[in-house]
Parts: sequence; structure tokens; C-alpha cells
Amino acid sequence: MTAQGLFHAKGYDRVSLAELTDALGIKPPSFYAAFGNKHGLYARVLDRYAETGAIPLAGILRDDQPVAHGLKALLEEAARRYGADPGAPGCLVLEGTRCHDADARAAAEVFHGAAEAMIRAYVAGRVPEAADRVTDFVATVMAGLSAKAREGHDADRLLASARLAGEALSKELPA
Amino acid sequence: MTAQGLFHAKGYDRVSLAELTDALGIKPPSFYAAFGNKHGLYARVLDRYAETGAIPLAGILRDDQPVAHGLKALLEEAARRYGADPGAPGCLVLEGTRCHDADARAAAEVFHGAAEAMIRAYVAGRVPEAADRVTDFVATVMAGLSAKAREGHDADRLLASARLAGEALSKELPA
DNA sequence: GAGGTTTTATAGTGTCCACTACAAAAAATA
DNA sequence: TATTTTTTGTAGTGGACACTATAAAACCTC
Repeated sequence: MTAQGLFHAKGYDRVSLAELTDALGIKPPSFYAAFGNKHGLYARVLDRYAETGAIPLAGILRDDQPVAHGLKALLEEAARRYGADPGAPGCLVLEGTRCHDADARAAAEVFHGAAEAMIRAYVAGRVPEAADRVTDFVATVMAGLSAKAREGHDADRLLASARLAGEALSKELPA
Repeated sequence: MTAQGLFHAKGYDRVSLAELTDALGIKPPSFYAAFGNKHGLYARVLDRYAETGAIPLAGILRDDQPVAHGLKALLEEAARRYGADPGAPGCLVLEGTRCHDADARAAAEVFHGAAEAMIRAYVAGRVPEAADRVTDFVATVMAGLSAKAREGHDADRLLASARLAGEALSKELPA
């Protein structure tokens, strides 16, 4: 199990330093020499996740389709990813924003805030009066999807909820 | 600050026994004589919350209106309550299902499961083929609303998201 | 291959937590 | 009032955790 896998599977708080050093095959002093502290490694894991494991927002929120189409694709992709691996359910970033360590939480909130800003900018570009409301709704549904993934819902169940949420977007935004 | 207020404001994990005994005006030995342990008090708080502070499902999910109407009223009521008190945001039960203590989590999950079962039964009574899907959606949105309330969204913002989610229900369910 | 430098392992430190042994005070009973 | 019982307060226990002091080993450099 990698460090990223541990954080995703158990959440920041519940991963102990002993598990991390075991997973990395190093002893605590080497760990601190390399990463500074526990949330130092977590910050690195988040960077890596943003580049490889997270939803590629830029690729999904494209300007050659209606806004509603992009947002629905985003929700559906979130459902698929959050439910893809039962051993690492939900979103690493969204779950990180709810952990008990202030430093780790702050690190996750940076990524979370950036993602919401991208969504808001995408909507504002074409339907400015709906940007705040629609962004809140999409973020709310994504938070719910991640929570339900952690309750054990599989990708199909999450996808059904994402599609239902998408109906609201079709109704709210111009085709 | 009452024990219930502490649990709601900070979440189960982050309330220490010292805070609880201070709040109750008793010393640890009296605490253990009265409640057994920390999650013993939490279980009592949940009981009390279910009776007084939680959403009155039975009153909202009434049979003299369309199903979509009842569910929309539920989502809107959740938004109002979750955002009503900035010092105790979100749902005590939903947040409890995500805490780190296995006993406390199990206690919260009992209430959470009962609430979902009530919603499912309400939908199944009149639109059985939609019961699972719609219940998942409503529960997902409620989890998202509670999460967003804890991020600091006020009742108005939550209400806007709840209303948008309601549009999907109107579209999905018969009037 | 000797001397110096960096990496590694052992073994711990301090801290915070839920929880409790024990004794002093209070209350109830006789 | 004397004695027993119950409640309370003080002070501490044990365990888990993130983190580190120190010393041994490995690795260069000359």
C-alpha cells in the first residue's frame, strides 16, 4: 500500500506515522528528514493526486458544448471515480478538507478552493448570473457523492444520483 | 454550552472529556457513573436530538401532496436547519456517522439508517420503481448540504442548492 | 584503506486522551 | 449523635500518537 493509498483509504487522521514508515520502508528519522512531518508528506501526496488521480477539470469543462453538458459530465465523472475503488472511496481532497489536523486541512482546502474557482469561472464565462448558485449546487452534490462513496455506495448508485442532479442543471441552464 | 451544543459544534472526536465535564459541571467519576463513557452520553444526546432538534420527517413527508412536494420540503427544511446556527452547522447525525470512534459512529448510523428508511418507504408507497434512486439522491444532497454548512455556507446559500436539487425531483416524479 | 560525512536504526520523549483508584466529604439511616 | 452508605474530588494510569536525541553503520573522498 502506498502512502497515497493509505491516506485515501483511511483518511489523514487515521493513518499513523508507523503505517506510513512501514509503507515507505523507512524509519521515522528518515521520514522526517525527507518530508519534515506528517502533513508534509500529505501535501506531496495531494500534489501528485491533483496531477494524476483527480478529475481533469480542464478537460471536462470545455467551451464547445453547453455549460450544462460540461457540468453534467463533471458530476458523472466524479461519481465514477469516487466509486471506482472500494478500497479508496470518495475524493482525497474533499475528505481531506474535513480532517482534524489544521495543517493538512489547510493544504486540502487550497486544492478544493481552486477546483471550485475553476467551476465558477467556467459557468460565469457564459451564464454569469447563475455562476454562484450553480457552483454551490455542483460542489454540494460532489461533497454528497464523496460522502456516499465512503458509506459504501458503488459507482452505479453514485452515477444515478449524479444523473438526477444533472436534470436540475439542464432545467436551470440554457441548452 | 451544553453537551449537545459541544458535539454539534465540534463533532464527536474533537470534544474532550474535560470539556464535557466542565460543561456539565461535574467531575469525571460522576460522568462515568452517570453515562458509562463518552459515547454513552453521545447516544443520549442523539436520542434527544432525534426528538427535538432533528427534522420532523413524519410531519414533512405527508401523503396529501405529491411525492416531489414532500421531498422538496424536506431538502429545504434541511437547508434551513443546517445553516440556522453558525455555531452548530450541519446535521448532528450525518456528521456523527463520519467520526472516528466506532461506537459513536454506530450510534449515529442507527438514526441515519432509520431516516433513510423513512424516506425510501415514503417514495415507495407511491412511486415504487423510483424509491431507491430517489432516496439515494435525496440522501446525497442532504449529506452535501451538511458538509457545505460546515464549510460555512449560510442558510440562504444552502437553500438555493436545495431548491435546485428540487427541480430534479419535479422532473423525475409525477406531479 | 584511513578520515570525515551523511544516512540509518534503536530507543526513547513529551503530550494528549479516555478512563479510574482511592480517599475525603456528604447524606442517609439507625 | 454514631454508623453506614453514597457521592464527590484529587490525582493519577495506561496507551496512542507525532516527533527526536544519539549512536552505529554505510558511503564517499583522498
